[in-house]
Amino acid sequence: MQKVRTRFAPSPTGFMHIGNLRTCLYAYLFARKHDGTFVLRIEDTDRERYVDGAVDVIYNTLRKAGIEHDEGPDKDGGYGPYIQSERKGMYLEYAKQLVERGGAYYCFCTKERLDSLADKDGVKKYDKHCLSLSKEEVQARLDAGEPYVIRQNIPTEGVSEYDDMVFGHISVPNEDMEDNILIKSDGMPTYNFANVVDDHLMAINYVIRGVEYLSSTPKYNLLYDGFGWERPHYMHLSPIMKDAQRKLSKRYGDANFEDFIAKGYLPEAIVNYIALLGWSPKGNQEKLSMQDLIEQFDVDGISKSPSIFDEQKMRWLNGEYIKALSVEEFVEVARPYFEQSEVAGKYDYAKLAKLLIPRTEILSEIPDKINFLAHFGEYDVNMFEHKKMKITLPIAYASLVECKKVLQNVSEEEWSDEKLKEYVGTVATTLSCKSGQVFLPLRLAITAAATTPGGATEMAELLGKQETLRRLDFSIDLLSKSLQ
RNA sequence: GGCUCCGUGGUCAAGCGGUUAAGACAUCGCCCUUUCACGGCGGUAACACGAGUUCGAUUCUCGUCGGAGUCACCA
Repeated sequence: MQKVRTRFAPSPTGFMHIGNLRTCLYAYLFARKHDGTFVLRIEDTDRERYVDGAVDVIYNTLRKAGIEHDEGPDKDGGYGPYIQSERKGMYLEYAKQLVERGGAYYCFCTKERLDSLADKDGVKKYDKHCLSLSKEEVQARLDAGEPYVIRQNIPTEGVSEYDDMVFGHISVPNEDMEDNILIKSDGMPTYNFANVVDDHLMAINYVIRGVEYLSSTPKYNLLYDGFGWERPHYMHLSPIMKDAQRKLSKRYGDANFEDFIAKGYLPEAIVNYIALLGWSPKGNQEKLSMQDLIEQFDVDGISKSPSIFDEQKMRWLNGEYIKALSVEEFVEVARPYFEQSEVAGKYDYAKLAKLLIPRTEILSEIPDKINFLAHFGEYDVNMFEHKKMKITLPIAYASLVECKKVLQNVSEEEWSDEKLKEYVGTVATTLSCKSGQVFLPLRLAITAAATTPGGATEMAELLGKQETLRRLDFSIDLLSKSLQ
């Protein structure tokens, strides 16, 4: 088997759409899996769509996603240039060569004539009108400076077929294909043409791209044949959908890699999730690192039908990645979110991290989970009542008073979740009640929040001795007033 | 509309002629428990439909229906 060469050829539009990223990922995985070469080529022929700085977006995304290209504009592998606009001089020559070989021809038809070809449904198909022009006439009109395009000459009969690696045998009647324009009147190539020439010149032998090209691939093959070039293998990928009808697209928002990063997703989780959208590994393991993906990636597992993007599942996966983080790593990635919360700088981030790691699915929910720490004051004492735990206001009051006695005597050094658990535990013994009847009121007393990311002693550790006692005093006071 | 392709639970999906039709997310219930989570256990839920082929079809063929893509001097 010849050495595998795949490529990712994005247009610099300023965004890295999730669907494109997945295509890129598969091309990368396939190359890596077979010890091949993964090439990055920038397709910027459409100058109207060009966006400044967009190429950097592509580099940044690949880097964050952990996808490393072997060749590209910034990594010459001898097949450059890797930016299509820098290659524009070469296409016309190739097109002329194809004309010589009979695979293409000059066309001088006006827009008006072309428009007149529309049938009742408004569908136009070029009628090969200029194919019948004699060589002399063509030359004469060229010499006269008449505007022209170069069209592909597609056979009118027979079928074109090929075998797609995921869709299997594809066969398209030649009469259904049009003599598309290869070189535009401005001398620039269309995508159809540039793509084929570039892929061949870059020795790409595995073309991996979206299904939208599935039915036009026979045309590209005809081009390869016309030049006498070897056809590449093809792997077409079904789209990622927003729902059953609509493709996931940036027009509906939030479908870009950067958007998900901004929402607090980890790049590894995004990559892992999209790898699973449209491909499934042999085993049942779903949390897969890039290395796992490379080892397990297999064309067999690629599905033919479109898949709907399920953010809920990606959230879950992201949570799995977060749970695997160490406290240090978590603090690192969560820092921006700590900083924008209301308790920024007031608490030990490592302590917060310990509590947040098993409770966070996406980083952006962090502020909401810890902001309650900043709000302590008057609250509804009925919160203390708990049926299942058989807690009434007097019981809660008694527990809190006893807690205070104990906690006052705990030294700063011993003020940790673990130690506090022991001390508070003794309160239940002293009062001969259930431990919940002590811990629950205590947690409420020092947080004033119905739900908190952690239990009473974890909250106490977080708050520190001084603040814990201050809040406890406040609550005991509040409770005693309501009991009178 | 022509052409190409697709069709397993709500979602991602395994399955390659014989299965109690995996697994995951979501959902529901139980357990654990000082709240919330985490974790553990269990439940609900699918082969679009109709004909063939076959001893036997989710699996093969055809048709119907549903969906997607494509029919540009865009990529």
